[in-house]
Amino acid sequence: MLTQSEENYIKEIFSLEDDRNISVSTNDLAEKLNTKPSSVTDMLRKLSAKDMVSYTKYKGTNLSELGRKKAIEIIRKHRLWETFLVEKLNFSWDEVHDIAEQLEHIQSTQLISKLDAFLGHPDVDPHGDPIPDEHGRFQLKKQTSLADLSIGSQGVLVSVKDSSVPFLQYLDKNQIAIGDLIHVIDIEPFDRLFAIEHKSKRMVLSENIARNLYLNQ
Amino acid sequence: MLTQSEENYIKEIFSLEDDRNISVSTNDLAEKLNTKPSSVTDMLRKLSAKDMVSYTKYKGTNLSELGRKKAIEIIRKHRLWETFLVEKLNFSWDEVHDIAEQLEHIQSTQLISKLDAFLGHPDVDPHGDPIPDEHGRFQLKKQTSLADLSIGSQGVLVSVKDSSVPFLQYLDKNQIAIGDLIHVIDIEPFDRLFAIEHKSKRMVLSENIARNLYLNQ
DNA sequence: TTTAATTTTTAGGTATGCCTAAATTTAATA
DNA sequence: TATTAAATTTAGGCATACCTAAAAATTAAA
Ligand SMILES: [Mn+2]
Ligand SMILES: [Mn+2]
Ligand SMILES: [Mn+2]
Ligand SMILES: [Mn+2]
Repeated sequence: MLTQSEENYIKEIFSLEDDRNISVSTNDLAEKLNTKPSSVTDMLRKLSAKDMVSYTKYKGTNLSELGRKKAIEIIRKHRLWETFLVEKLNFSWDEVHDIAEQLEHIQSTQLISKLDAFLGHPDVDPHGDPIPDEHGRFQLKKQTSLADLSIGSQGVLVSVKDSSVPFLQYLDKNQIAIGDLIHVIDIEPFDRLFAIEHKSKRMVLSENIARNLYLNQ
Repeated sequence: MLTQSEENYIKEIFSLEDDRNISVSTNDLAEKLNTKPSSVTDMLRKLSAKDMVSYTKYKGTNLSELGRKKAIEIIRKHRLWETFLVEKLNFSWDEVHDIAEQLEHIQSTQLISKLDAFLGHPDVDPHGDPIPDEHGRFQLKKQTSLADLSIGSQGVLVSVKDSSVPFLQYLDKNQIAIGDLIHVIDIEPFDRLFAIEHKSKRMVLSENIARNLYLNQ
């Protein structure tokens, strides 16, 4: 059995591994988890003792097979709860993360399987992220960041990388939603501003915004 | 802000106060919370410092106005979640208590108000217990225990006192459910066995069982 | 390759929420 | 009322999960 804190660490290690496929550093973990490097060191020892991670002093950490399995379970719970909050309780997509952050730690496999059924076995959450099934399987997203597209290409917005409140509210304000078709009209080479067409309207996005939008071409 | 443990103490003090309207003893709390009297003493000091209870050494404890308000909030959450689990996720009434015991600690007033609306503002939970509204108001149950009825009287089962798994499964096995009409046919004075008629069938209940059934006459 | 900067760990400390064993207070009994 | 029993508190410890400050290891720069 893992504590809430251990679960948060494992989830974060998983997400940091996903980005760059090397071992995860103490400082990066501390940064993401809003804690201090010395606290991370403490926790990595504990997780290592529980065989959830491999850890060598000064060399960073990686999830074990067991740890990866646990991480995916927690992510499944998080995304199912987010889906519940948006689909059933009418929350907006920028309000659900913090609540799901708590709900993901509720212990009951029966609860999750019944929630999954109640929601009709969804395969993506409100942010377009895939929801692992009960065996931990989920489709790898063969998605391209808008920032990597070239002029003239187009795609459907399938997920967002950043799920922070300000970013999601920016999208809402500009009426950009998952499922929308987006055309890349022009990319200014100098400042990397993206001119797009969306719902028959033109607008300009910074590269930072474009980087956080994933399209399925 | 209260910790999960503090919330559990407050809820239990509320429930013990409800039964006998005197102050709640350290040992009774320890018993109910599956902990040791010395741990209770520690916690009562902390709750007293937070103005959630009044506490005098060796004299027991009582909730403050603030504590009572908090207790009712937690009970509201617990019962709304139990209702959700039974009504929406198809759990049976004997499976929901332990899960609600966790869910009641999720912090988000918006979540509870939206859950309440989603459930259609229910006023009783699956065990017939009243659900406080957002202002903490709930109807006092003017219910009589079956054990206090006399021969010839009848009533509708509106709630159960004991919500333990074995008791609820006993009721299921004997097809006794909330909403059922029950007639008291006979009470054996010597061993206090209750002969009842229920769904046109006669059956015999021990006084212990009868004590845990509340009827609305 | 020596020095400097950065990263990471260690040492020592705090608050929470438990525990056991011993002391103290209160209640019950003789 | 004196004695005994029961309830409660105190003392001292333990595990978790943090923290700051200092030391050690690694990496980058000169
Ligand atoms: Mn979390
Ligand atoms: Mn999400
Ligand atoms: Mn609880
Ligand atoms: Mn209930």
